[in-house]
Amino acid sequence: MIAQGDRNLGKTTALLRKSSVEVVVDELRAWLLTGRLQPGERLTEMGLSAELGIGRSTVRTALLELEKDDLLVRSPYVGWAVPEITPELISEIYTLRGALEELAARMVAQSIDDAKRERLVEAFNVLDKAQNDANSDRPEADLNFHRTIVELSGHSRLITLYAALLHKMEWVYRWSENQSPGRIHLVDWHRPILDALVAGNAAAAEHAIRQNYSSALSDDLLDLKNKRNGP
Amino acid sequence: MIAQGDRNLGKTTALLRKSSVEVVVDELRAWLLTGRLQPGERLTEMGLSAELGIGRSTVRTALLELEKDDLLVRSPYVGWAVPEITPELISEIYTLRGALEELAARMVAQSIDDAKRERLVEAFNVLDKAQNDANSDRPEADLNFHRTIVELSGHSRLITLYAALLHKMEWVYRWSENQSPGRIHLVDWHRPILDALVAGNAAAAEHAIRQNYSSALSDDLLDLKNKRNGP
DNA sequence: TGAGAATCGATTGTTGACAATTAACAGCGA
DNA sequence: TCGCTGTTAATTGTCAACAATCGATTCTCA
Repeated sequence: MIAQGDRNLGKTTALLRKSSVEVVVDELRAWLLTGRLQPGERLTEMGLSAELGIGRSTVRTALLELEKDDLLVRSPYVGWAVPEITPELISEIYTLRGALEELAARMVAQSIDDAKRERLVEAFNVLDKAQNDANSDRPEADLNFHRTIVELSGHSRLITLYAALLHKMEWVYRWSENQSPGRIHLVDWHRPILDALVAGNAAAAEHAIRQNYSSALSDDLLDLKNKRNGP
Repeated sequence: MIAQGDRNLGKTTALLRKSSVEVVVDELRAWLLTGRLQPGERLTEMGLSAELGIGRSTVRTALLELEKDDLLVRSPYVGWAVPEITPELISEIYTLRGALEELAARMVAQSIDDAKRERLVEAFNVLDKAQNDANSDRPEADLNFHRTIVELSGHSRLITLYAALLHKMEWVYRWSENQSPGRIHLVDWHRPILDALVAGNAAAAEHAIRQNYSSALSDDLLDLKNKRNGP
């Protein structure tokens, strides 16, 4: 159960306070990311309401929000379920992500300045370090690098849209990482992106992004296939 | 007020029946598209509930859905409002739309066949005819051509995402059209897209799409600027 | 025995009431 | 007069009860 006090910690400003709906959304997202909810698992509004100690309408609103991000699927009058992870899903997420990142990269390259260069290099260094550190959170470092590019674009709608997609991406990412922890995403894949952005070369940045997600996609698909045919 | 019977027309299958929330969503969208709701206008859940004769919670759910598409904005504990139309908004919508359409065009070009060629040509002909007919619904014809490309991609998530963006696009489009009805979007802009797609040339299709929305964007921005400085 | 209809439990869809929060306003004091 | 404070009306946030619907199970009848 979620303690009521959890959402009343920051009383100073309205921005810090979370609504009950947000609390539930975050909680369920965490359940998905940590694997507490598995693909195919069923959920009921009543059950969650009782388990979380929060009104069913509030839970319902949270579920509707997660549905928008494709993190849950709804069957009217039947219930909710965690979606399955399929090759089609992975393909679609990667291509969509790629299209959005290409746009972001173009915009960043065209508006590059020292402040943006600094943030990009910083994010890249985190990624570089995470690559050689077994204890690090590699998914987080990877996703953070890409998120940085999108945020530096300054395109508010793109940022919002990408954030929603990122939730789904992270879920798939961590699920894959659990299935085969040793999998390696080369840092080398990211260096051309950084170089092109820092140089302000929009076309090169776009090309590097496409190269990056194409490789990652085929890598992930191959991995998923092996896992299915294997043990 | 919305008659209760409105949502019970199609009883044959569950797919045809609309929930009350969907009815309200469609109704409010229509209000936006027809200009019954103007940019900057305020809305209250209570008021809409009374006006539509539908429970406030249902209205609220509908408003939350429209908020997801950026068709309405919410201020917690204060109310709802129709967003303003700004140059930044138009820029963002066009670039986002462009990024999604580029992806769609690539996929269509790579998977082109006779059935798809036929649907593309058909959509183009409607557009062509609408261009020379003053009584036609030009926004619809234009948007339909682009929507056709996206749907032919077969990318389910892309289609969903684009549909949401399309609502916002159509709203801006029709608003602009009302502001300056004589504005012309040349059919010639669309022909290179059709040609490249039919030929299965992904790179050319991508280029044509970008050309198209870049031109349309600068055209719209110039138009908006003139209207503001004008009368 | 088997196919179709009727029933039933479970779950979501919808609603109105109550609680929490906000913004505006009036009143007060310096 | 200006700025602060408490009050208040209005609005959303949250909740639990009732209605509608679905899927499975049972019952009926040929």
